Amino acid sequence: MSFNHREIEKKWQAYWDENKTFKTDDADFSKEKFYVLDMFPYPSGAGLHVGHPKGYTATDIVARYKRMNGYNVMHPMGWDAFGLPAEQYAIDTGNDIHEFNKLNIENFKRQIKDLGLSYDWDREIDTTDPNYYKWTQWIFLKLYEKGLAYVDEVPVNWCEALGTVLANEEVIDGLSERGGHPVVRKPMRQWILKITEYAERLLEDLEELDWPESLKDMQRNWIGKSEGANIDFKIEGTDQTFTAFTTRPDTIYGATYAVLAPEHKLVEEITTDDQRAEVEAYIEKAAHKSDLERTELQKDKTGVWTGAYAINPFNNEKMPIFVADYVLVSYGTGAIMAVPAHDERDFEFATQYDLPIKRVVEGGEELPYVGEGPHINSGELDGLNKEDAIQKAIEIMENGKFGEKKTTYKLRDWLFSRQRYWGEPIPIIHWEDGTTTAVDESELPLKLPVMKEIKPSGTGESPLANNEEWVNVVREDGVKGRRETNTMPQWAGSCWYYLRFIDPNNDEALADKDKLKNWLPVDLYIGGAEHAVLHLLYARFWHKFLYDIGVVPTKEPFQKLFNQGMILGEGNEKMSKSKGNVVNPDDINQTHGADTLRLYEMFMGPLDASIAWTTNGVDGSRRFLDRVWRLIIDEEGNVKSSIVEEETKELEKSYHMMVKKVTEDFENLHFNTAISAMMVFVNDAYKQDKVNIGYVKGLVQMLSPVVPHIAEELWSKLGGTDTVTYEAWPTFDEEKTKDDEVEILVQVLGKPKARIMMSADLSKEEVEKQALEHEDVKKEIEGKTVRKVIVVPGKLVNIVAN
RNA sequence: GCUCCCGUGGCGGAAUUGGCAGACGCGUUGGACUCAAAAUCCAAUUCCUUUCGGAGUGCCGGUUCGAUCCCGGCCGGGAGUACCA
Repeated sequence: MSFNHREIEKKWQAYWDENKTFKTDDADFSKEKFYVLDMFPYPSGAGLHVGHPKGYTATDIVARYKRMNGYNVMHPMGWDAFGLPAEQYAIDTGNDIHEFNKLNIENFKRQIKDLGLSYDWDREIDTTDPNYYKWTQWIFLKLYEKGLAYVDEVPVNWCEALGTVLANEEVIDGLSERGGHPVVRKPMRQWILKITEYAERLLEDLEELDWPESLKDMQRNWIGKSEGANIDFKIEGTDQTFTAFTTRPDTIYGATYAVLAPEHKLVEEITTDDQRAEVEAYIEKAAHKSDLERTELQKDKTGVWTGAYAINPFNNEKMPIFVADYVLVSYGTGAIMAVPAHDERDFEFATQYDLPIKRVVEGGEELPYVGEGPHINSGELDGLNKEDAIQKAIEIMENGKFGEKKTTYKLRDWLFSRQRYWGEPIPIIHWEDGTTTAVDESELPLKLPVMKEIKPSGTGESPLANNEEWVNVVREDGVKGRRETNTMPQWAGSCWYYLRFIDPNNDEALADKDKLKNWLPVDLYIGGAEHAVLHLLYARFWHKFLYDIGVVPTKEPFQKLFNQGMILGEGNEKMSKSKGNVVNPDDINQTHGADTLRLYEMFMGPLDASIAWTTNGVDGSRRFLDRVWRLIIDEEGNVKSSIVEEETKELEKSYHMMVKKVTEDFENLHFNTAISAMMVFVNDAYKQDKVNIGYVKGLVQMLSPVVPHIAEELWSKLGGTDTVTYEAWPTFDEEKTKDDEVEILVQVLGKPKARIMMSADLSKEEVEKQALEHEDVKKEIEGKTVRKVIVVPGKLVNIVAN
């Protein structure tokens, strides 16, 4: 006898919808709040993947658990719908992107609703809805007003195949993150957001967050803080200087040459006539290398001498100045002093070009030596250790005004414009008189015009440039202008959506202040680790900006963050169409039911582990639900006569242990072990003729966050007149989880020799006495000296005797 | 290369302020039920050994009465990042 999942799931999903069971009163500040959020999905044409329900079920369990614990819970869902893949697909298939997007969202929503997730659907948001992106544009205007959004002609990552530029974070090994197309460096006029202004705060404030340490490390590495010094070098025979950044100013006496990046502004000026042809050829070649080529060729260092010399300000020695592309124009000052004895890259270059190598730090068997040691050949720095030498060197430079202490970050400003159609228009107008102004707030949203032809032009302009009616504007004084035709990147909409969920229909502000104050920060945020440095860094940046201008009350958006692991295919590989190992959640819903899918994904293992899908495992989860059903319900569909009002003492301990374990595990997102605790109780209950109805109700309540449909059905059969959603969470009695008598293991020299049942509250001395008096133990220690006896109360006694 | 994480039965995984390794599930085996099968229920299931017993949490060593857990070295796997001066 098994339950009919299709019938039950339909019934309760309809019930929840009709009764708005999960509606959140966002203006009720009387109860303690809990905001639990999923990374909202990108609604692709492919539909939901079995990986989606893993994170969604986890947050749903927490949402439901917190409701039963009396919290006012915010648990919303929406669509991150702007972006490349759907747009590209629509272009390739001749679909209208607006229509296609609508269909994708409908399909995603249907699939998500089938999972019985307890979202407040009245808060649904869609980043492509003008009522939403009005505020995305509003935030951009604020960034622009504060000088944090600017236009610059910079070398950017241009992807020919996608017809757009990409942010550094979107380029992986010289290929686009989306689609894996080649990316080349190319100077273009682009919108840029000054995320670097927030580098230090983005780094520092990580400390306060309850995030996985590995993820914080990734952000730290990405921000890449380095402390060191900027040193000015004079160029021999001119009054020019250049500045080099170094983290090792203490090794200045070991600097034997200098290098400028090929794009460095001074290169042309200082190159001597003899060397000009060679230098120009080198620069030309370097400029045409794609990122991919640079990566592949990184082992061979190349460069060419400019003919010029720099003067080392510490000892006035001449250092030849090279141009080499192992020095990056975008980091530090685009120039370095090379210390081949103590830097691997400089060593390699110096060896190749036969440049002098001068040791200034003692230690290590061979060069290059990058470790610490006393300084030598270093004038006033001789004998000092690294730290002191750095300090002294900086002191000398600052006194002599040819250098200063300096902190540098790897993080670069965020390239914010895309030459694509499917994104938020940037609300800026360029006037023919040469001025640029922002669209007035009152004119927002600046709507994306509906267009048939949305293919990228390939010229570096977005397709919006072809829409004359939209692009051209005339000011009251008759001056003509053109709208900015670049659009915002996919990340824009997801940078602040968690704020809009708090107050999704507000026309006056992106959200009401009091509501923001009550609901922020997000208490728990769950999503994939792939967003570690993209979405999560960008969103923190915007949030900090909004904090600075007084819009949000907290410094950070997401207090606790958790990355769910992937679900792999049966062969332990990533699921992919080409491997044919993709599991569709719709299929599992049909055959096994949404409850089984949810249960299985939570029971597979720890939430953050990546684990392979197995069909047998799904069957096993369904089997457990059938077992629960049969424990309570008879063949006719009524509550069994074995479910009784009277106490069933035999199950008391088992029940209280289950409640304790499940409660603790739900708090810590340890769903796999929580489920196993419930399985243990069910197994115990099967061994009894009678089960107290209170225990059964408790079991059903604790199951309800994981498998809500079957739980609602059982709850109503057990006499519930309403949803189980707001029933108070079961409590346990610590005393009842313990036995009066415990088995004490007696070891001699660590080997188990006897097991003795003893009263749990015996003193250490009594336990030791009983252990030593036991027959088997006596035999073992006969003729030996007892040197030491270790007693671990309630567990074991270890006798050291020889 | 650098940073971080992880190595436990046939499989997914439990267990750590250091205290009986292998909970729970899958798979397998046996039994009950059945004319039979499926389903279900019950039981066994780390390995070696006929038994007694022995070995065992990637490998080697250390600390400890006691190590899956702490320390050092190695081997293997994964994620991120990459000429960042």
